[in-house]
Amino acid sequence: MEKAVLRADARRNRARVLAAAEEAFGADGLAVPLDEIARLAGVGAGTVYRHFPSKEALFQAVVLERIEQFAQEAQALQAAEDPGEAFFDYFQRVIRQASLNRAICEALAESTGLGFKADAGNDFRAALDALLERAQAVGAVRADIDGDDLRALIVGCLAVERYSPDSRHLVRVVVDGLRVTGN
Amino acid sequence: MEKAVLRADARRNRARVLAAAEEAFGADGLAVPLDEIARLAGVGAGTVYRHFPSKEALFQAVVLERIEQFAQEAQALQAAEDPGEAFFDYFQRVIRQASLNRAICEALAESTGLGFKADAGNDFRAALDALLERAQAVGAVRADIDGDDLRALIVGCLAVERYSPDSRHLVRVVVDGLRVTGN
DNA sequence: GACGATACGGAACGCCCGTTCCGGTTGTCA
DNA sequence: TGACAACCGGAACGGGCGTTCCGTATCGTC
Repeated sequence: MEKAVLRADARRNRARVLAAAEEAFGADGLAVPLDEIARLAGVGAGTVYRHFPSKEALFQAVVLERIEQFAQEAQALQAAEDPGEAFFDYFQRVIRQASLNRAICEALAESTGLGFKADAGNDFRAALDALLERAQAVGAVRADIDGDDLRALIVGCLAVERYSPDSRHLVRVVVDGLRVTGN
Repeated sequence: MEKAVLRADARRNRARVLAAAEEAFGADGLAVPLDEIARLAGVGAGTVYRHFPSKEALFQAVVLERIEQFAQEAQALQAAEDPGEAFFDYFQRVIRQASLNRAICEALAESTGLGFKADAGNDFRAALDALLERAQAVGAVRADIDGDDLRALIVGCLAVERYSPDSRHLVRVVVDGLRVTGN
């Protein structure tokens, strides 16, 4: 399926397209026209399609990278000595990072979005679940939520950030809500 | 500007368009094509434009009604004996109502959306601010947020509900977060 | 340096959708 | 009931955008 080795110019153009897409999608999300990405990359629209079967595929290629990063960061925290601290650090970090990148926001907001990016999406989900469970086990996080709930809350926090940027203290409201264990 | 009295068929068609728009926008938001609304109303596209200058204007006409309701409900609660209870009841009711109506969700999510619907938008905002301040005055709600923060949280809760419906307990997380007053 | 395969650019296609236009119809009022 | 204004339906217009196509240019190899 995959061409083993690309011609030099093809490899260069592919990289340019990816870089342009990363910037454009990151700033404006899927709404940015493909022609604009081609223009930013200094390339024709046809060239983009030589490397990616569709705009959607290009978008996912861009997002995939970051999701993998998220998954790795979460895995690195599994062994932390304080599960509560690890969980909340990660929770806030993900929101902060994602809120800087519209493409990530949109990818996370689609419940199906992370579904079929099988590898990275599953890794991310699994690592998040593990962090949550460990934090719940030591009583640092309320017990009445699960991984899906948590992802919903992340999406919600991203919506909050987009509605009123620079409001990190609003995420604290959610964090405090997650800490509540009584009742 | 406004025609004082419409012809009978015109009045009837206007009502049909509004009803169709309310249903269609409520279900799918601004994304629904105007032609579809016309079809649902049993009317030609031209007729819609006779009554509303643009699709956007029609959308706002639909939303306006509900926002006014919200404002009235909030005003009715100003005199409640328990400001904390009044606040949280209202907060959750707005989210529950809005989450059933995509049009309202989208209108609230646009920071500018409520801006120029001057009357109703301002009323709603003012009433919400008053409820919040009263609840904060008696220590029922943390003091480090203002009205804009609260609206951002509402938008966030709506995003949560859309991501994973039937999850009213997630709003509780936010509610509990708002209750936190220590530190 | 020449040849074949590979890749490129951007014009062209098809579709969707908001908006406008106009010939025909219907309500209103004398 | 007749005539005029108001109103209607839906075809047509225009712009945006994802995708495809193809003549041309470039790369890699002998």
